[in-house]
Amino acid sequence: MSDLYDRIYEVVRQIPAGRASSYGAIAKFVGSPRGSRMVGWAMNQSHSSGAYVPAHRVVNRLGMLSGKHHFPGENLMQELLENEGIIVVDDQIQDFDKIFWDPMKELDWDSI
DNA sequence: GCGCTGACGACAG
DNA sequence: CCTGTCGCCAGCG
Repeated sequence: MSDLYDRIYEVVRQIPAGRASSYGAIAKFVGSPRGSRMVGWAMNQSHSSGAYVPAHRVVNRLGMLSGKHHFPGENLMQELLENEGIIVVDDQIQDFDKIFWDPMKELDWDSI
């Protein structure tokens, strides 16, 4: 977990199924509070990290599926989320505040 | 080597 | 409250 991107991937990998987090929360946790765009870029390159990264569990702070167009197919991101029990209506996660997974609160580097 | 752009978000006006 | 601007940093023309 020395590299910034490695830390991003590592955190995203800790997101449990049925929960979702935001770019900003992850950016803040890895030490780049204003680097939310970098998290998005990291997700774009996540396939080259070597390990599986559940990028579909990362959305913007409003719970919108802003990155759905980067997944193959028409609605793969939404299907993956709904397959885990998350309700998505019109590219918007329902009850986002309830399923939101905050690394600052539910995770610490000791467990990684 | 420069400037624009991007899966975002905070802050100022 | 809503809109505009800036920060973040890497990739590409």
